[in-house]
Formats: sequence, structure tokens, C-alpha cells
Amino acid sequence: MTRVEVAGGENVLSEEIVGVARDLIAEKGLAALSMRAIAERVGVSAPALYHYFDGKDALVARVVQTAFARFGEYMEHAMRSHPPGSFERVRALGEAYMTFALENLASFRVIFSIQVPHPRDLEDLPGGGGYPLLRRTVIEAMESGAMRPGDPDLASLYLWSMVHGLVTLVLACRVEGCQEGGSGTPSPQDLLRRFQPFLMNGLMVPTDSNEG
Amino acid sequence: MTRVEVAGGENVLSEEIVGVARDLIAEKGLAALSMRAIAERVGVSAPALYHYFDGKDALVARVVQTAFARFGEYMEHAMRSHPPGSFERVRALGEAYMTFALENLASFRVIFSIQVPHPRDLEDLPGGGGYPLLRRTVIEAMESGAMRPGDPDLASLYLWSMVHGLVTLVLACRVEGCQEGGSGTPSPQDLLRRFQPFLMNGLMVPTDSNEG
DNA sequence: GATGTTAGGTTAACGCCGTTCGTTTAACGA
DNA sequence: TCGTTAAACGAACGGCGTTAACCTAACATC
Repeated sequence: MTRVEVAGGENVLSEEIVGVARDLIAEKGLAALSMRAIAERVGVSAPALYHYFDGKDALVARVVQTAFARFGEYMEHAMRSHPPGSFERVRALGEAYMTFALENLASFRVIFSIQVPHPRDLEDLPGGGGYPLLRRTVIEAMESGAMRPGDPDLASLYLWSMVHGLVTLVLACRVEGCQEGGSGTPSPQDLLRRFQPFLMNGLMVPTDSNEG
Repeated sequence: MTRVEVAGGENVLSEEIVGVARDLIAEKGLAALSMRAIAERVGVSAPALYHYFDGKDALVARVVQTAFARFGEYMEHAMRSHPPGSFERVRALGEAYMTFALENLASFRVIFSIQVPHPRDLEDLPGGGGYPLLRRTVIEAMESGAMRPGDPDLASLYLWSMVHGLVTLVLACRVEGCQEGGSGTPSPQDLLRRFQPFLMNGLMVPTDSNEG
């Protein structure tokens, strides 16, 4: 085995295994992921993987954890290009959420696969799965007056649900097919932008009783 | 084989196969579904299933189709208990969506599994996957003045995304964990109810520039 | 009544899967 | 030099989806 040794690097092989697994998921889907395929691409026998991971599930869990870390970094970077306390910052988070999902399909699918038998605790994830970031941004927007004051958790979950639902529907269905009389086939990002008036002002005709 | 024959029934076995498959998905998850397990519970050998279905994927697709039909009926029934054109009717659709998802977890997971390699066309599904129902309800609400007039497809997709996202997040994470300072652990239905002010009036502080 | 034909099953088998077992090789500390 | 340990290997087990070949009962046709 003439494996290239990175100077000063430790546990290089286990990281390579995780990367190969992520790539294979991206190429063929999670369902088609096999330990033998991972091992072959790494250049090692399948049982060797069990020296680094307790099994396939543990390996996939590690891939998820890594993907979440990248996810959080991506969101944080996108947010920083807008002033604190602005609604623009909230909007940028939503757009980054969707862009990450579309550009890192494998990671996103692994992260939010609803096939996992036991739901994950958000707190166990690096960066809390991006939720604390969203929460902090919402609080700042409320304090600056850009958003209606209220329960920041409720508002955060509302925003999260909306963007996440749109992403999931776009991935699961041809949502463009729903836009029968629409102008062409809008991109998911377009849809999100067109959602903004709803997010800001709601779906109702404003009346005194509503605004009380 | 002393199989019970239903009087006048045809293709009973294929329907029984679909039902057993749905039950097994509910019990052990889609990932653990196996043709051999289905066959054993039906009381038949595994290759016999290939007389009725082209393979496992086709069988699962049939389970999905059946689940969608039940989904549509459920939604339609929930909607009918509220007057046409009312926002209550729109809200009832959302609640039915979430209740169905929680009570028919297996069906919902199969329906919206994002692991499918090729997205489905909504039009191919029975009842269009419930979307035409939502769209009609939204149009009626707009015409009656209960909702702000606008593109009904955009508003429908917005509502759909929000509810679907909340359901998906609830299923994928312990969303209750996000409510750190909340009052106990609200049920998903509670969360949806508390979203209603956001849906109606938005997240912004109403100003003249917003409402123009 | 003999004779295809077909529906609806059977068993055996192939190749792939996750995983375990026992073994081997190489590095290292005492 | 010896024992230990890390890190790999090949072989094998049981289960998977699927295919192939075969059987049997019902039924239409000559």
C-alpha cells in the first residue's frame, strides 16, 4: 500500500472515507451507497472501514455531521454580507439555505433525510444545525424594528418552515408544474423572492381588526 | 394454499400485497422493506410478487399512489366542514395536511421521500397530490375577499411550503428543542395555529410603504 | 376428450450487500 | 528479542432483489 502520507496529518484515511462516501451519495444516492463501493474507491478492503467506523450507519452519521458543519459555515458567510438587524440579513439566510440545498444536494438530502428511525437532536449538531444563527438574526431584526416584535423562536421556526418546505417540495416534485399559467418556469430562488411580500405583509387584506 | 376468496373481488392478491407493503413500511420503515418479508406475510414466495409488479420500485410506487389517493380524500373531507371562500377553509386544509402526516406517517414518508431518483409529476398523481384542491380553495378565498388578491399559484405554493416545511422539520428534528424558553413542548398542531398571525399579517411592522 | 395456452405459483440460483471472523503484516516499546 | 498493537487482508455468513426453469390447475379450442 503506497498511500500518500500528508505531513503532520493524522486520521487522514478516515477523513478520506467520509469524503468518498459523500461523493458516492452525491453520484448515486444514499440508497445505492455500499461499504464495498466506498472501500474500492478509497483503495482498501471493505472490512478495513470497520476499523474507523462502527458500521455503515455510523459512517453516514459522520457524513451528516460534516455536511452540517459546511452548511453552517455557508449560512454564516452569506449572512455577513448584509448589515445586522436588517430584514435583508434574514432574507439572505433564506436564500443561502436554498442555494446550499440546490448546490449540495447530497449533503442536504443526507442532512434532512426523513428516513432516519430516530430524530436527531438539533443541539447535538455542529452549530445547532444553523438554528441559533437564524434565531440570533431574527432577534436582531426585531430589536432594530425591521420585524414585528414577538416570540423569536416562533418567528424563526416560521421562516425556517417556509424555506425548508419550498426546498423540499422543489426537490420532491416538479413544482413548476403547479405554475400552470405562470411566466415560464421560475427558479426556486425566484419563487423564494416572490414569497417575500407574503412573508412581510401576510396573505390577508389589511383591516383594523387584523392589525389590532 | 387456502386463501380466502372475496366474492366478486378481482386482483385481490395484488391489493393485499400493496396493503402488506404499506404496513411493513409503517412498522419498520421504507429502508427495511424487503420483498421476502412482504411475501412471507402475504403467504407466498417472493418471486410470486413479480407476477403482479415489475419489481420492488414499482410496488413502492403503487403504495405511494394509493397513499396519495387516501391523502386527497382526507384533505377533501376536512375542507368540507367549513364554508367556501373562508380563510377557515384554507386553515382547515393546512391542519388536515399536518394531521394526516402525523397519523399516517408511513404514507406521508413514502409520498414525500426525497430519496427518489426522479421527481414525480404532480399531474400523474391521483387528485394532483392535493394541489388543485388547495388552489381552488385559495381562489375562492381571494374572490370572497378573505385573502389579498394575487397570483393564486404563488399563494398556494407559499401556504403549501410553510405547512410542508413544518411537518418535515417536526419529523426530521426535535423541533420542540428549538423552543428553549417556550411554554412546555407545543404540539405540531399548536405550532401551526400559532403561525396563523404570521400567515395573515406577515412578519413586518405595518407601514404605509409596506402596504402600498 | 385431447391439446395448447395462460395465470399463478414453486424451488434453485446468481450476484450484491453489511458484517464478522481469523489471520497476517508492520511498527514500536520494554 | 519478544509482546503488543494498529491496520490491513481474504473467506465466509446470512439476507437482499431478481431471474430462470419448472410445475399445476383452469380454460379455450379443435
